[in-house]
Amino acid sequence: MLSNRDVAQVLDDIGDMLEIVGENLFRVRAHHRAAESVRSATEDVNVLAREARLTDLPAVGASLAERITELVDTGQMAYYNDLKEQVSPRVLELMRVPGLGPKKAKLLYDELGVTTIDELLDAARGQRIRVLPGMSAKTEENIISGIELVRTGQERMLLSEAYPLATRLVEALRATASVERADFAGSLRRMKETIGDIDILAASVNPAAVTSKFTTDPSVARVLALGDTKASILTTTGLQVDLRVVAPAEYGSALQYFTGSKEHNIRLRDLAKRRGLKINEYGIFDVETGRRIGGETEAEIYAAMDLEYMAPELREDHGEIDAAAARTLPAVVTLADVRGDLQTHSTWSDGLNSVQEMAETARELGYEYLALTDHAEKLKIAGGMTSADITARRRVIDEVNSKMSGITVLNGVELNIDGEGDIDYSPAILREFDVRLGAIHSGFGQPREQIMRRLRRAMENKYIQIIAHPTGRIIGKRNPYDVDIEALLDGAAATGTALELNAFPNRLDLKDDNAREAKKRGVKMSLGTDAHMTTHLSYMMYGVAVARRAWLEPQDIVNTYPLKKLLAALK
DNA sequence: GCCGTTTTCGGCCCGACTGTTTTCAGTCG
Repeated sequence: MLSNRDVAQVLDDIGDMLEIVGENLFRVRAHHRAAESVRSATEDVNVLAREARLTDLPAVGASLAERITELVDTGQMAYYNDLKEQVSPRVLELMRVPGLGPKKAKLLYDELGVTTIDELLDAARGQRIRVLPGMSAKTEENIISGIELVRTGQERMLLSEAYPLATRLVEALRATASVERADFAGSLRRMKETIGDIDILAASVNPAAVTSKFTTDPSVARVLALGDTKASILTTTGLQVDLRVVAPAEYGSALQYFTGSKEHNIRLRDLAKRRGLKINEYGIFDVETGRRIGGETEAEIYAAMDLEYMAPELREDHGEIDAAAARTLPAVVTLADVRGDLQTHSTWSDGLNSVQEMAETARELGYEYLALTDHAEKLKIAGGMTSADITARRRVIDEVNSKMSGITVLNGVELNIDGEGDIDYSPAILREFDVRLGAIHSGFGQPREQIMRRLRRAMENKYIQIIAHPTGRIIGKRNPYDVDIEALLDGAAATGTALELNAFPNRLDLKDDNAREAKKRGVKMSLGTDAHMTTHLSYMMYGVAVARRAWLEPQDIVNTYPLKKLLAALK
């Protein structure tokens, strides 16, 4: 069965192939927009096709609905197959090299028979490209360095890898005399779970001084480009960072533009146009008079459009512009709203720090409480607690609580949901805990029915208050087990079980769109870092980012509540 | 190919850079 992702990939491929054969560019774009719509849809494309509701998806009209239905029904799409007769999928591969678009990729394929990136590299090194029309020795150089870039920066990096580096680079710029303002922009500012490259924006009246300072930062391995207003570097850790320097008066419009998302900006400009306004990276203008209305700050842009200011995390064209116009944007949660961490581990299972050390760090972070949710007995690999361990740890927790003020350590546990959906311990032991998580740690390859039976039984279990990392995915390493998200969310709503937003950077599970769907059903969520050492406690910001992208407000998240209210809210 | 408070036809975000262009095509974000 095809997933939304698979269908989206086919649509993207069709878009690329149409571009290669020289089709109308708006038709090309329509396919890419539909691909994104399918990819980010919360409903299963198979269900939508069966119920003839595909056209409910934005950017999917009658024509694409019919072709998508054919694809999910038969696994084939005649239109796609015909295109593949005309355009080799190999050409699409070549287009992944920066600098190679549809025209050049096709030319290389047609004239030189280049079908892989390896062959492309050989052709460039063998100086066989320069003889083609519009190509030169310079083109060959660009292709070679483009391939290098594709290979080094192939994988998108985790938000947690990009964020600290970008923060440091921005702070270095802000400390530079000629810099008036500096921020990172792009997907990093929107706090997406993975980042392609890092975009930084600065305001200065002396831009050349800024770019030259930037390219001499100690973290620079290679300068990819250096001009008066733009520079690109490759860091020693292999990340690409682009800097753009603008005039102070244009800073807000540039920041808005470079923060994106592309889809958000398209929607915004479309709306501007219909109101007789024009937005570009230099400001917002009245089309008729040409008068500049604003652009020094982002707030000016949105205000001139009569829109509420939108946090960067919301700018995905997922309804935020309509909500901003209607003044119904959510007051999204902030890190400061979080009063405690609800998934952490200590030396009593597989953590690296003691109860005392974890409590001290939690207090430094300004928390009111910290749930120590060490693994339960059955998870032997993680040093799960025996009943004797539980008693002993309880004494330690009581002692820490009695001598430390300003923080309450909660006696928690991460129970293991076994292959049948059962959990550890007798009711007598279970009742002792203040906070009880349930999680799947095995059987990731089981069929959907079995996974869902386990999850359903766990949610129906009166002792399990929170399902931890509900889909089990590890970004870049492991796909989620076969969860029926709709059924999971419905089950959580029906049983009053909270779902975790696991903040560990390679988990981020639930992910943003699922969490947003959960909120719509009234499901409460719980932020936990899954910290296995004190330094992990600071990962909370990444979980908050997911919550913000999911439009969650403090009342949707149980650990924004004061302690008493938290304990009352948990099942 | 999609879509509608200008429109069911005729638009569709918009600007910059690169390279080889003698006035512009291709690519990118």
